[in-house]
Amino acid sequence: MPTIREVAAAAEVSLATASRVLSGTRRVTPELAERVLAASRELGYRTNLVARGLRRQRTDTVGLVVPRIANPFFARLVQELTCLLQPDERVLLVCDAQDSVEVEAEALHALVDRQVDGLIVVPSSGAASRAALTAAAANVRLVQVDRVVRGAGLDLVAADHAAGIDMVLDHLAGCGWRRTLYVGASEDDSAGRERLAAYRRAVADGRTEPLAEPLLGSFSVAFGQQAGAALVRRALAGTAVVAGNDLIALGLLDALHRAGVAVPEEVAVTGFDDVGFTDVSAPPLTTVRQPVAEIAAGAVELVLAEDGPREPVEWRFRPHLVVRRSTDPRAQP
Amino acid sequence: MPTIREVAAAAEVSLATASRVLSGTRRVTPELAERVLAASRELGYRTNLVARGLRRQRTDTVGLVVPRIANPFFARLVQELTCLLQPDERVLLVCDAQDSVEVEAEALHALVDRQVDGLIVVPSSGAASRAALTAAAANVRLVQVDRVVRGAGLDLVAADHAAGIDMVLDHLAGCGWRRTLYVGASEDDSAGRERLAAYRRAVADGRTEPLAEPLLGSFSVAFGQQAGAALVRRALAGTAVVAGNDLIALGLLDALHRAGVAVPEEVAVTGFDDVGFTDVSAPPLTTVRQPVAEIAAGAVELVLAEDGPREPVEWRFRPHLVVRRSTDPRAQP
DNA sequence: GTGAAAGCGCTAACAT
DNA sequence: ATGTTAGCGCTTTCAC
Repeated sequence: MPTIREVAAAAEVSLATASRVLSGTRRVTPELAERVLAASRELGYRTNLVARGLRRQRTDTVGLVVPRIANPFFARLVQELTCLLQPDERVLLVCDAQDSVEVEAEALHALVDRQVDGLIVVPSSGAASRAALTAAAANVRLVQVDRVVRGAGLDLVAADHAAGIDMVLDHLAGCGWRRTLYVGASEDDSAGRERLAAYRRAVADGRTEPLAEPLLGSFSVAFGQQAGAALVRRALAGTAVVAGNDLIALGLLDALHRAGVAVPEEVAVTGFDDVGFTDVSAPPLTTVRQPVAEIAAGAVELVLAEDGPREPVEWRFRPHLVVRRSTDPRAQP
Repeated sequence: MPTIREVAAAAEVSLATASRVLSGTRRVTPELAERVLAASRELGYRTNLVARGLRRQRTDTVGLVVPRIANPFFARLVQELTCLLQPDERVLLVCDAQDSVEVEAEALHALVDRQVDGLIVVPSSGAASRAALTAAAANVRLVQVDRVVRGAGLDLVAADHAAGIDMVLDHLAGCGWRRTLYVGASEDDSAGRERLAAYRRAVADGRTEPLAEPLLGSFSVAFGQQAGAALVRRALAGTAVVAGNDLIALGLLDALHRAGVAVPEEVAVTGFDDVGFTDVSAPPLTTVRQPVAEIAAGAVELVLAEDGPREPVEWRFRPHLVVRRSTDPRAQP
C-alpha cells in the first residue's frame, strides 16, 4: 500500500502539502491540490488510520460492550449504533461480555487500550461491574445504556422501564384484567429491577391485584417455559401474566399453549422489548416497544460530545405499548 | 495515561528494556523485569495498542461486514466470532451493510484503512459485491462466510446448504409428505440460490413432487406472511411447504394459523437456520440448524492463518436436521 | 501558501 | 542482557 510520502513524491509537493490536501485540514493552491489528488488516485492511496489515530490522539472508533449479543435487543442496539456511526466514518468495536463481569472487564481494557474515542456499555451486573466501569471511565468518555451501575457517576441512556410497566398495567385494567402475576428475573440487572419495582409499586397502590408473589428466574425462553409449566397447575384462569421481557413471555405462551390454556380467552400474557418475533407468536404478543433508535442516538450523542467533564446525566426515553392478541381478542392482527 | 517512557524512567531502565518486559518479546534479568513490572503497576500503565499496531504492522483486530445484524443468524455469528477472538486479545470491528452494496463498499474501506489483520465478510450480493471484495482482498486476507461471490477467488466458509435441503426432503418423504412447495427468495444471495437449486434438483430427480413452481420473494417474516396468505386460497392440503429460511417459515406458520389451516395435520412447514425462536412457534418448527460455531471457527482460522498467498479454499460444514412438530405430530416437544 | 522537521508511543535493529 | 536510535505513517507546529 502506498504511503502519503509516495503520493507527495509523485505529485512533486512536500509531505505537508499532500497531508493538507488529503486530510482537508488547510487551504492549498488549487493547482497543487489537483496534482496531489491525481497522484493519490493514480496510486490508489488510502490514509492509514492507525497512523492518523496515533498522531491525532483520536481513532474515530467507538467501543461497545453488551452482556450477550444473541439477545435480540442488544443485536438491534448494535445495528442502530453501527448505522449511526458509519456516515461519520466511524466504526464500532464490539465485545460480548458473555454475562460475565470478568470477561466484561477484559473487554473494557481491550477497548480502552485501543484508544477508542468513547465507550458504550450495557453493564452485565448492577453491582459487580462497578469497578471495571469506573476504571475505564477514568480514561475515556463512557455511557451506560439500558442498565445502570448505581453510584458510579456515569451517564445513562435507557428506556423508562417503570413507565412501560405502568402502560401494561393500565392497558390490562382497561381490558378487565384485574388479577396479575409478574414473571421476571432476579438477576442483578437494573432494567429488570426497575420493571419489578414498578410492578410492586402498582400492587402497593392497589392498581393491580397480584395472584401471588412475583416469580423470579432469568430473562430467557427456557425460564418462561418452566414458569409456564409450573403455573398451569394453579388456578390461573382470569389472570394476566406480566413477563419481564419478551423471551420469558414467548416461553410462557409456548407452555400455556402446550397445556391447552387459551390465550387470551382464559389468561393474558404481556412482554417487554418488542424486538424479535412478538408479532408471529401464537397469539401475537402484547408488549412494550423499547425506543431503541432514540436510545442509540442518545448514547452516540453523549459519547461523542466534545464538552469537558460535567455532571453525569440520565436520559430516559418513553417506550410504547403495542397491543396485540395476547391480551385483547379484538386486537388486529 | 502514562507512557512506556515514564515506566522506564520510574524503573530506572532504558526504554527498550521496559518494552521487552512489557511486551514479553525478549528475556530480561529477573530483577530488572521486576522493577519494570512494579513501576508499571504503580503507574497503572497500559500499552497503547494504536502505537503498537503502527509499529508492528498488525493491530490484533478483525473486521466483519454482514448484510444486516438484526438477522438472528448474523447476530449469532457476531457472538461466536467475538467469543473466539477475545481470548487472544483480539477484537472485532463490526459493520452493517444495510443490505446495500454501496454501504458495504464503504464499510470495507473503513476496515482496511484501520489496518485490520483480516476481514470476514458475508457478501450482500452475489454479483454486485464482487468489485469491493476483490479490492479489499488485495490489501488484507479476506474470508467470505455463508454467502459467496463466485469467481472472485476468495476463501469461503459456509454450511452445505444443498445437503440441508436434501435432509429436509428426505425427512418429509419419510413422513409421507410427497408433495412439496418451495417458498424462498429471489435475492441475489448465493446461500438462497444454493437451497433453491438443491430443491430443483430433487424435483428433477423425482425425489419430491412440486405442487407448483417455487414462490420467490425475500428472506423476511413479511414475505412469509404474504406467501402464506396467498397460499391458503389454493388447494394446499397434504402439501409440505419448504421455506428458504426460518423468517419465511415463521411468517408462513402465522398466516396459516390465522387462516385456520392445521399444521402439521393438513400442511407441513419447514425452515432453515434454526436461530431465533423456532422452538416456541406454534407449532415448533422443523428446520435445519446451521453449524454456526464451526463456521465461525473456520473463518477465524482462515483469516488469521500466517501462510502466504495460496489457492482459495472452500470449507463446507454439514448442518443438522431438527425435527419438530411442524412436520411430524409425534415429535417432542 | 508551502516546506522542513518534530513527534504521537511503541518495537526492533543495531551496537555494546 | 542492556542501551541507543531509527522509524512505523501520519499531522502539525514552526519558519519562511
